[in-house]
Amino acid sequence: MPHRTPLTHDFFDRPVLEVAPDLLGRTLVRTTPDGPIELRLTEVEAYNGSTDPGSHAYRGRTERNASMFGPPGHAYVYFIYGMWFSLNLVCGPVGTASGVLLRAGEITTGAELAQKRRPAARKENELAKGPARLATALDVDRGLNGFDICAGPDAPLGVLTGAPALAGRVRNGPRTGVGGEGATHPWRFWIEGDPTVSPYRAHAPRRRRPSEA
DNA sequence: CAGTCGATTCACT
DNA sequence: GTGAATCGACTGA
Repeated sequence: MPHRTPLTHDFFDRPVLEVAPDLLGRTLVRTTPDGPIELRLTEVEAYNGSTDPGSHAYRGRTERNASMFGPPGHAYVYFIYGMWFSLNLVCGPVGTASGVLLRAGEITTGAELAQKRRPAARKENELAKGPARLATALDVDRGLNGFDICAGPDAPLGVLTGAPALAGRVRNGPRTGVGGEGATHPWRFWIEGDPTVSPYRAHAPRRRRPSEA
């Protein structure tokens, strides 16, 4: 049982490449009206400031990425592919726009609630295997964008203190689905051998739909 | 202001 | 392994 104390803003007010691996093994707590869902983080990706070509913040502040430029210890939730949400935790001082994308984890509490939200999942290790799956399983959407995740253990969303994953089990490599210059940075971190970690996929540009006439 | 395509997932073959 | 689904922020005219 992890400590029932949330991580502090100071934890997140550090370089994102420090914070990202330090989050592995920690417990994300989502309190829903139906009950709590808890997840042990097994895979994350760092998005390193507004000079990172792979980051949504690369072309400066916009309405969508505004919370990335905000204070550390808050959520950045974005809508993608017309149907999914992804959850990031903002790092570093105000204005620096770094964040950790939460890509996968093991549901340790509330698997039944998560399964209801994830009818396509056939095994427990698939409930939160991928960033959109993780957000779906935890009932995270736009409403949590900008939310302070350091508020308290009973807040709608938070990350608890407790032992991080052993450094010897942490691996890192290129980020999934990131193309261009940002593709080479080895800023994806995961727990070696964990069955909830999602498979790596290289960036694949979408084929053009055949136009009519 | 229309066109493009994304930090993805799922059903099917 | 391949292609569809589905929306809206961002881009460049």
